[in-house]
Amino acid sequence: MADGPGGETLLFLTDEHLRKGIEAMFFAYRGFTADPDRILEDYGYGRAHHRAIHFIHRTPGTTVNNLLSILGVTKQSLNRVLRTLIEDELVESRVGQRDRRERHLHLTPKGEALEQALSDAQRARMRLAFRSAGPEAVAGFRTVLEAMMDPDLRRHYQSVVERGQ
Amino acid sequence: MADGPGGETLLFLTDEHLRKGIEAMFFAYRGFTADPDRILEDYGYGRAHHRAIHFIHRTPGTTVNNLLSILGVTKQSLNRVLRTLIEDELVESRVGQRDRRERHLHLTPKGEALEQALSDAQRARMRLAFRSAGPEAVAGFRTVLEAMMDPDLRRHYQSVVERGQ
DNA sequence: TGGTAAAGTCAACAACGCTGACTTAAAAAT
DNA sequence: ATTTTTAAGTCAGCGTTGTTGACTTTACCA
Repeated sequence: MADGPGGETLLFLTDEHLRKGIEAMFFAYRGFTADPDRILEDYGYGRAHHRAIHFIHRTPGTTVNNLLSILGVTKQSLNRVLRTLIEDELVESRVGQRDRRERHLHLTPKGEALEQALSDAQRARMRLAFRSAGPEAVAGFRTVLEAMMDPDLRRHYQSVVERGQ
Repeated sequence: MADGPGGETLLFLTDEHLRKGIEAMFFAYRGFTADPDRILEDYGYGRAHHRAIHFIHRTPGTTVNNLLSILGVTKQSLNRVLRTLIEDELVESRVGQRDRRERHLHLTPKGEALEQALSDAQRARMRLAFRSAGPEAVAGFRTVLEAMMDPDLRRHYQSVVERGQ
């Protein structure tokens, strides 16, 4: 029996368990993105559009630089996506009041509508999964995922948690 | 207090909780892939190569068709990746004994070495996360992820679980 | 023998990452 | 007041990885 240094049984840390965790992440993430992907297809958008829409909805008025640090992509990559969203009138870019170099991003009503559709689909699946797993499993799910994040990204995640409570 | 139809408290199913679950998946998946991505860069490979290597390691001798159904990509997309792996002598393709149309895929020693490096990195992060979260959280994590999978994909995942036990 | 199945290929395209170089406008620093 | 830095945006080009469509080769099977 494999016991850790503290004397507790650490069977859940065997390579076999860790591999299962890895595959669980792989297959679950596929399910996680499947429903929004289908909706985005109709609009000719991809996941990058979804992510931008999601985080603009989450933090309305966010600056481009802030969005860049959350998404972890280059300015050029985000710009390509942002440009189409602004052209299609899903996102509005407002000149900053305090600092006129900044652009503050907001979803238009049309943008909010798509966000709602995407989010509804994703939450529906999450709701089924949460319901069938139960509250304790959900708590564990969140605990493990938080521990898996890079510290820098965890900051962004934490800020949502705090805002939500 | 929001109570469900069964009378139980379903506070963990509020939209706010579901949104947190969604963001947790997003940020955690980034962490999940970060370490292997760094290794792959040195080889000029991408995530598609990693996935192929992973599942060939998992089920040695798998056929191309089987790998296609696990990965959920087109033949043309997988072929591009598989060709470079075979050229680079990380993967070996053997003509089937029973059915000579089939090709059975195996990792070469060189392929196993890269798989090990990638897997070590990914398991190291998973191990830290699992350890800090504890066995109950890990069980919950797995339960929720399984419930999030598409049924078709869950089959592939389950087969690993059974193999491992 | 004729149909089907597994694998592989060619071509073209799209989404979305990247680097590098550069502009414009505005704030900040000297 | 001038210089430097910062925020945003753009152009060009490239790589990975997904797609569709069409087609070939080989082998199994009825």
